[in-house]
Amino acid sequence: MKRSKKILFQEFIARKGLKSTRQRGTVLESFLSSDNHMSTEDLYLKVREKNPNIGYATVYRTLKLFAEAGIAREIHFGDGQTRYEHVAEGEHHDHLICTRCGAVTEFENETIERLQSEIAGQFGFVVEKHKLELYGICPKCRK
Amino acid sequence: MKRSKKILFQEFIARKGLKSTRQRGTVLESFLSSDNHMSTEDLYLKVREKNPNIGYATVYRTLKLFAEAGIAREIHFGDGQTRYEHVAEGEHHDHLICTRCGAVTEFENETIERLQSEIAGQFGFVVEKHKLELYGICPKCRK
DNA sequence: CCTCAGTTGAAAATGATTATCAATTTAACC
DNA sequence: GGTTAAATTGATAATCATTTTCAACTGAGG
Repeated sequence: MKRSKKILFQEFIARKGLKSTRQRGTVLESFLSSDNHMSTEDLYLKVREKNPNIGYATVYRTLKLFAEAGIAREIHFGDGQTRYEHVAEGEHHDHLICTRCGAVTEFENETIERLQSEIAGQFGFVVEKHKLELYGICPKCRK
Repeated sequence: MKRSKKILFQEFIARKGLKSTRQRGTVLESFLSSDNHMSTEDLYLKVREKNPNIGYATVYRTLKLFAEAGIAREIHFGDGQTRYEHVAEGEHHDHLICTRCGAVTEFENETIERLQSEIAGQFGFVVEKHKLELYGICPKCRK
């Protein structure tokens, strides 16, 4: 699975006529071995541990490539930071976000997905993607 | 109804020990008479038409007050701009966003709302608010 | 009126992200 | 292997939205 992401990225690189570089490899490894929903800054720090010479700009650029290649997805919560999450082919999930501690839980619900297409259809829309975020207090913080 | 928003804001101002100023009045009028989902910049331009002396910072500050007072709500679509929408007491709606022309349609669906609380409950969460955005192509753009 | 805390506008500061550009590296070809 | 053109990199400057700063101003109560 991790292997396949690497291969997917290689294929993307080849298809686009881009080049395979040491830096991109490092960023990819850091990304793949990291938690979901990492901010660009978090990733940058992780990358730095492996190679302190890699610059901020490279991390930004490379993460955008990952999104384009379909192995990562940009997400924006309320704060002014772009985060990236892992994309598991075909799978989609939504987020439960604790407003107290910031913990993010993922979930999936078939019924909601179906309702969404239905509603969109009523307006003549064809849904391409959606975003559903529930904000609240998580069990830990409620205690 | 527009009157009630003004009154709500007055009450908020009083409650917080803040002051009622000409500028705040101007911004409020511009906001109330404007379309939903205006960006701060749009509002700023509208405010300028009425009073070219009002600065950017004041518009920013005042819109935040509106959000605090509960008469406006911040929304963030993908672009890097904060927008504000009108809050009709007790009502909540979600967004259908055309990825081609940017048109925003609002909708409400009781079933989805209920499902959301249900799902959150399964994770032990208590939902405070949520955000649902469907991105797709609107009927006009599909023709 | 007077006073003072709250407000304002202009400009500087901030924080995240993007563009610039000279130096370097990759991939393909000879 | 050496050559070369195009892509990439890192440092830094630039940008964009938003916030802060601060001196001058103003509303509301005494």
